[in-house]
Amino acid sequence: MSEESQIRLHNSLGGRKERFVPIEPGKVRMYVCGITVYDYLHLGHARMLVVFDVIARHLRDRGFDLTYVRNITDIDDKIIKRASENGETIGALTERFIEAMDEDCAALGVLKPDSEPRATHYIDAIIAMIDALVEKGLAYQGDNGDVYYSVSAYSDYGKLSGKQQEDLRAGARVEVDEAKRDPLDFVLWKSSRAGEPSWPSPWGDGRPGWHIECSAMSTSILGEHFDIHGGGMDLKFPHHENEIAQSCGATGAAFVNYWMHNGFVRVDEEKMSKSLGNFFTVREVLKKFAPEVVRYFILSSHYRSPLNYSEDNLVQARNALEKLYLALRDLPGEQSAPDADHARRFRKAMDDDFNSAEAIAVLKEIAGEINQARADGDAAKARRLAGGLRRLGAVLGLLGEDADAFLKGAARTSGAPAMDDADVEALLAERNAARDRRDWAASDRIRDQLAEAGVILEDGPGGTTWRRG
RNA sequence: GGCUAGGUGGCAGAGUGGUUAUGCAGCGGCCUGCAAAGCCGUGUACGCCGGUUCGAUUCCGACCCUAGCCUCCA
Repeated sequence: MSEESQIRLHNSLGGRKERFVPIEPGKVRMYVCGITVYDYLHLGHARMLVVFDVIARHLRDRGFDLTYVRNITDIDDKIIKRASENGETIGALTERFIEAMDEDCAALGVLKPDSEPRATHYIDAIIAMIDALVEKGLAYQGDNGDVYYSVSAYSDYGKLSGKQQEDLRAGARVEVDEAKRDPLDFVLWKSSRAGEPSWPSPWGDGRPGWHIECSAMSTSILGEHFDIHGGGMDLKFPHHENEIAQSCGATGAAFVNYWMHNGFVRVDEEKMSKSLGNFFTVREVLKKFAPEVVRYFILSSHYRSPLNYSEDNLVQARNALEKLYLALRDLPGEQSAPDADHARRFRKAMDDDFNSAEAIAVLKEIAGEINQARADGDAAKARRLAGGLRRLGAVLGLLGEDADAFLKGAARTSGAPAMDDADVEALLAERNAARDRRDWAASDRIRDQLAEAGVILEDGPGGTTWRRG
């Protein structure tokens, strides 16, 4: 089916939804701008990682042979600055935070991309690309030794962000860099300064600028022309605009067919960012909420919409996810084929620009049908629906946990529970004894005691079950 | 100022030219020793003003408001 792709996606280049047509039938090559590793991931990073993870999962679910590349920027001004502040080497700093990133990704269920190139491993490709640009008269070396891209020499500049060069010049902030011929020009190669890492180049020792890294890594791995390029909305300009100028300028080929940008995480109607200081690290949030709750929260809104972070919203996400697991409780954990109608609706939602919010609505409806089947005493139907729910959930990277374990809290937070399982079980036995002798006062006292420890009891026909709430 | 996204019921968040998103919270009922969970029922929503239309929340135009980008940022 992949040749006759039903997938439509919003292309930032052109600003509208388009039917997705791969360059090579059945194959998709996707590059996403990853993390600059000098600190822990915050929720904004988590959103980008989860969103493109789901896009990758759905493309594969739809039968595409996907090559997913997500880079790591391991050399830049901030890294150099942070390493020197910390008194550690750049290598030690970046290794440390790559490891932390991998841990956070694993917690959030973000699968490894097929390739995670690091900028420092692609210096030759970077130099070759800059060289090509200089050859074509699209780049020049300034008096300070830095090499710049000559924006005015590239007429298509601004087509992604919808900006005109004149407008950009009018809006440009004061440029302190005297070596530039034009305030819009951006650096490709920075000449080395004392104490900074450097590599030899035709323009002297130095290091790459940020924008050229992505152009070099993406074209080195995926070729000059590939299908999808993604990243956060804030990268659209200037980073991705510059990538287009570099790649198209250097190769003369078409570069990327579809540009995709995820929306921001906001706090109190403001972008979550380091400079505003209003960011929450993934680690902080995982102390209070299970990783799957965070993932659910991210996927509960469309990837291009703003996502408002608040503890209340996380609680809502937790309640909603809990409801799905409540429907799955006591049913086998295996995936199986979903009902045709469910599969069709889920697929339709995801095919329509990866509408995970609507896809989740289908999951909720299946959960309702499971509960209904259970109420009707149709255990076979409940099992069948549960398998389908698990299967569809997996496309979003959700519902992979054991339901009982999730509800009892083992999968819910990283912190230790107020009361351990053995104590809960002991009190439960005590309460059951009280209930057997119809001592409701004692029974309710124990229930209150457990409730204070965050344990919720449910008396069913087959005995009492418990979970943490 | 230029450019880009948005404005949906108490909250979160989809979608649609005329008929129920979904979840949470609320209310009533069933169930329960009482609860919880589950089930059933229940909600006057679509920024403002014009226009097109038999009919617009959905299409078109103006306006207001919010966020983002124009400097490193997912």
